[in-house]
Amino acid sequence: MDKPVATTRIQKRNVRIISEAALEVFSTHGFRGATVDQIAREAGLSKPNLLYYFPSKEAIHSHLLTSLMDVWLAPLRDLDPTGEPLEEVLDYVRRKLELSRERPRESRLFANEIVQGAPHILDLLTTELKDLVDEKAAVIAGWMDEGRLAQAHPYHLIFSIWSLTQHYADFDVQVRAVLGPKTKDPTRDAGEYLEVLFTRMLAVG
Amino acid sequence: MDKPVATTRIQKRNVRIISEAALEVFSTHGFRGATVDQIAREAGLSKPNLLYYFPSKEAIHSHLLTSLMDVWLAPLRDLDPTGEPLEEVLDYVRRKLELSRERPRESRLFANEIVQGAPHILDLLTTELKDLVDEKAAVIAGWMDEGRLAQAHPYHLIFSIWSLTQHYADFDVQVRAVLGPKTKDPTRDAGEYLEVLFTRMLAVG
DNA sequence: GCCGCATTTGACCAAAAGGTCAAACCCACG
DNA sequence: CGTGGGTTTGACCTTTTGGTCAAATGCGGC
Repeated sequence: MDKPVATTRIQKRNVRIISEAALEVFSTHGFRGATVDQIAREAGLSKPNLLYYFPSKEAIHSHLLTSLMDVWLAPLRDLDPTGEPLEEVLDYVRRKLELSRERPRESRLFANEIVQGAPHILDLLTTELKDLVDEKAAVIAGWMDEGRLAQAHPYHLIFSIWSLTQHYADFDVQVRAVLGPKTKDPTRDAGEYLEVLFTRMLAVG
Repeated sequence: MDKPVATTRIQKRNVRIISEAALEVFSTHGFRGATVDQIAREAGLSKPNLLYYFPSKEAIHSHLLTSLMDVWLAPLRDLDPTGEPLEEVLDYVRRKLELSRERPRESRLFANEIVQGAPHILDLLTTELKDLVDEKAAVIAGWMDEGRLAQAHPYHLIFSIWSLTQHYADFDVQVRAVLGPKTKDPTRDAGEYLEVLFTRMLAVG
């Protein structure tokens, strides 16, 4: 569980290497599907060496989830109550989609965890995540009450943004299978589509 | 790989019991996370007995995926080219959301599989699924060209329906964690929200 | 009621997997 | 240049897991 307090240069380097390797493996095989050997191989370390830096497989996983949570929530944190409502929401959508394109492994890491009931981070969801969403949903609801956004259920609006953007990371193989082999980057069209969708959904008048 | 050809009454019964148990276990733990012992216990059978009906763990999983694929695709198959466009799409959304509420395990089974790269059903995605989506996307594109639906990328429209509806099954714990413990059925509000969303998105004029 | 086939199971096996440990190794600092 | 801490590893242990098998049990039809 404890994340290692990296002091020496070698420790910092190896913790980073292990985290990178673990992200790769956990995100493609899930917690149970990943093996310590696999992570060690990916990291270019021996298994005992890896376990010198993290006390257990679970510790690596837990470390990843918690340390990546901030990255993951940053776009929502950036939603600015003093900004122009529609533009703020569209910015949020854009940033989330960008994360899906640039950090699909992180997205799948969380997807794996949550689909299986979030056994390792359920408490984070009910505290940190819930608090943040409560706060931002209130902001959005305020905009709607002021008539600066069309009325809609603010929580489900946020859910829909998560769902639509992360879909392109989590279900990437399906998207590509359906679009055909010649498709390069589905998120290009997706970006345009989502822009249209949320504009029609939220623009007033 | 081979699905058993159930002939006798006992075979039919046990294959059904095993499938039910396996669905429960695979959908909550993923393929690697599930154990044959666990499935056998859930089914009320001994492990060797279970393996008398299915040759391997993989065979059970494969049997589940392929036999549930039809159920899963039925709502899209039902999209009627001769129907009223907006109502047809909204019906599709409603049926998919209904599936998420009534058969969340099936949804998570597929989610687990696809998030991890669809190692067992990639071919199904590129053939059966792709063909169906190609067909229905053409229908939707036709409606748009006729001015009976607002213009939008038809493939991404279908992706968005999948994403938004299945979200309530696959990420149920997250949805509930955010909405709070007193929430009973998130899909009630979700239904209203999605109805609004796709109406604003697709209604002409 | 008994025969033959379907069904069930306890015991077992080999491989995989998480983790441990003592010993070896390396490297900065005095 | 040597010594003490940090670092690395081969060998090993235990548990879990997918799967096998021979023997036992049940059961439908004659």
